[in-house]
Amino acid sequence: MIRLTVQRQAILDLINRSNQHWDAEELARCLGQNGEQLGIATVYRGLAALENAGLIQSIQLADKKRYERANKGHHDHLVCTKCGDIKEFCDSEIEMRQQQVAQDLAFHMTGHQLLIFGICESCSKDSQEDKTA
Amino acid sequence: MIRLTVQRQAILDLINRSNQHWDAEELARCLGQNGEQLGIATVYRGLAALENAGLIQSIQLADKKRYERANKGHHDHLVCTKCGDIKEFCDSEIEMRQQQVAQDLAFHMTGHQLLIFGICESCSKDSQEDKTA
DNA sequence: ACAAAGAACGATAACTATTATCAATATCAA
DNA sequence: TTGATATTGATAATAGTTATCGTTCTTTGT
Ligand SMILES: [Mn+2]
Ligand SMILES: [Mn+2]
Ligand SMILES: [Zn+2]
Ligand SMILES: [Zn+2]
Repeated sequence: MIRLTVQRQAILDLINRSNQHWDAEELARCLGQNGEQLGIATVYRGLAALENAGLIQSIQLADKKRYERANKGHHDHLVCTKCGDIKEFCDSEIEMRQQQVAQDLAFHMTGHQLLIFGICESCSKDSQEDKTA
Repeated sequence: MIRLTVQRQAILDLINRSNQHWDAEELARCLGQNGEQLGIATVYRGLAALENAGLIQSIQLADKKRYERANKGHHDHLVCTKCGDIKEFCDSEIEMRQQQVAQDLAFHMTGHQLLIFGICESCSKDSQEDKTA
């Protein structure tokens, strides 16, 4: 049973009322600006506790973990390697295939993470302009 | 054009004649035991250069990057969260779906990484024994 | 209500993987 | 050969995260 302290509630509220993928620093900075300053260690611990309780979810990128609302349900991500923008998708066929693959290999799947890397639409347009100019 | 120095060749050879997913430390340690000691920075730089040249490939796990032979072609991974064991698979349906998803979202995909987490067969058996005993 | 006992907090030290720096070598090219 | 360029290795620095520890809540039993 997670204890929802004022600090954890502040983290949870901020994540729940936004639609971003936050890292710990961003969260701490934003809370600080809102007059709810909390120690960076508390942020890390709070995030871990909240995720454990299923109140938020995360994705592990190459350098850092990013957290988001859990009330969207499961989905996977497209990450723009140029601007860092993150888009979301969920493909039930992919999800099913994963189950099948795991089963075939006698592997008891508990989770997965699919990241698609590339260039987002807006960054693609930027590149074209560069060439034209 | 990558320059295949003796150091880089040593790294490449070791990776090519094995079937593991190596991290930088493991590689450096193993090379050292084979009388081919090289600085850890050289290992990191060599790995990056070799990957750039397409001679090896890597997967980014939560904590560290792991490298493996490139001559197996692309595939994805099942990672046992108990023993760390890594199994491989490639599902063409999943691969195609990813292309489709990216296209639908006007996203120019350049790569992807799919990790399936869970408990491998051998660890599953271990757990059963624990309960029986 | 009161006094442990147990959690959580915040400051900060510690840790891990990786990259940056820089002087010394090695390799390439004219 | 000689100067330009690239690579190496030792080590400092960096980034994200976890561990430590004394302090400050909460909870629980009386
Ligand atoms: Mn998301
Ligand atoms: Mn592999
Ligand atoms: Zn972009
Ligand atoms: Zn296992």
